[in-house]
Amino acid sequence: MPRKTPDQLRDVLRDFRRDQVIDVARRLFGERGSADISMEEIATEAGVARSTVYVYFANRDELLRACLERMHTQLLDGLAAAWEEGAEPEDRLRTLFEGVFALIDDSPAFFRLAVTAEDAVAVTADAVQRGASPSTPGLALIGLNIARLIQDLYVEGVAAGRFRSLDPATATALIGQMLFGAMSIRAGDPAPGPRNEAAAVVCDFVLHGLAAGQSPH
Amino acid sequence: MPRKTPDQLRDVLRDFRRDQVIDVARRLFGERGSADISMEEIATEAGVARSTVYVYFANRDELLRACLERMHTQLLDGLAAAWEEGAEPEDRLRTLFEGVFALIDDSPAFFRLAVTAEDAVAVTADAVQRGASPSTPGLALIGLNIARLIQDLYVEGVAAGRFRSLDPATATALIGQMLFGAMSIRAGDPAPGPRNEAAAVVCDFVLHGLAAGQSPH
DNA sequence: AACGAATCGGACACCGTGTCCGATTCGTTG
DNA sequence: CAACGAATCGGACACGGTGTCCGATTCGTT
Repeated sequence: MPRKTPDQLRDVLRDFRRDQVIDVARRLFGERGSADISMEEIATEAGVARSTVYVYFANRDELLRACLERMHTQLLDGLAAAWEEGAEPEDRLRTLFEGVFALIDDSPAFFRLAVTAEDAVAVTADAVQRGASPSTPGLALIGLNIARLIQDLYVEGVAAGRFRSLDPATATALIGQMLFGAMSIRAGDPAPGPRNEAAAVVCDFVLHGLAAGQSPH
Repeated sequence: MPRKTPDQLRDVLRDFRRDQVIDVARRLFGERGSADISMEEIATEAGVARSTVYVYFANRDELLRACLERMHTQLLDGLAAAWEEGAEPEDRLRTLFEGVFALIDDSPAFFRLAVTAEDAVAVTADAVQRGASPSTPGLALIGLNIARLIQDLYVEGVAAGRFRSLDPATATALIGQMLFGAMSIRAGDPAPGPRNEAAAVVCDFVLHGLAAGQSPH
């Protein structure tokens, strides 16, 4: 957040307007596709002139990017809030799923849009391995940060003898894939079931897959 | 396939050109986003006038739809070819993963695009339950047909005592989500690992999750 | 009250879409 | 071979969205 403390009312207003544009854009992008929304519509809905939008964001793409970044921080904040309480790896996994599902439920269509944006889908464990340069422009961080959470959670579970021992990178990738798949399907589901329940089902399945004990050959 | 046998050379040519346009479009859509490709570029690349493209496809959207349908049939054909040999549920699951991965590797970026198209992501088991009307316009069928394969495979595995017994709809959804997640991540991976290996890893994980035997509470 | 930053709003050129139609190619048919 | 007709070409058109620019105006600041 490279932003000085806005002690001037002017700066506060500036930030407020910018945030408002992002909020409106996120909503509209989520309701219909990105292609069906004109800058004009966003501006009008946000109570701002079209030319003003271009003061804050150079492109339509940059506006979209800003929306995705907001989604990202929103997710991580929500996750961090509920993270500490359950130290058990199982509970943390459930927290992760529930947090992500909450985000999806908030604006389902927008998630689908986020997927299309390049590098958004880097939940690969390799990505974690080859050191996610924070300089990576923008969105890969979404996947990367979550991948870190998953990996920490997994190695902890293994250390506690609760999970079977796999290559951490592989395990992270598998959990990440399951998470991503569950997100995608839920985002596309016109009538998704209750959030806790859905999260619990997926979570249990993953835990089964990770459970210590010998496989049936 | 409501198409009469093309006994006239004229019809053959017509189909040939149409196919060529679809192939080119699929490639270009896959290389860059759909938004970055103009009809002009597709037409030129296919050796056809832009106005001619509009003879075959009313919209850009309809062209995209045709591309997705081709992807669909290509997948199902490839799957059907390797389906019979392994009667074991485990082998069929592996076949499924490998077939899908093959499709991804063929044109990775295009898959990401396919996800954005509405109703493409209906791998929900509920969808299978509430009877997939074949009249469903277009793309939901991708998910639905695969969901059917998965569900058949699963109930068979349960009957053979190889899988633990879950609600078939739930199990189908879980496997579908895993499949979808693995596809997505692989589609976004700039350097995906060897196909068999990747399929095997994911497949094993799913089998662990399905394995008969009591869970660790 | 005067200054200046931010906003407005309307103009502009540019590009892609989808439509249309006359000219032309090319397989077909007598 | 010649004439027909379907398909293609290619260039025109209107329309709408993008991104830029700039003078006029609002509004917080000093």
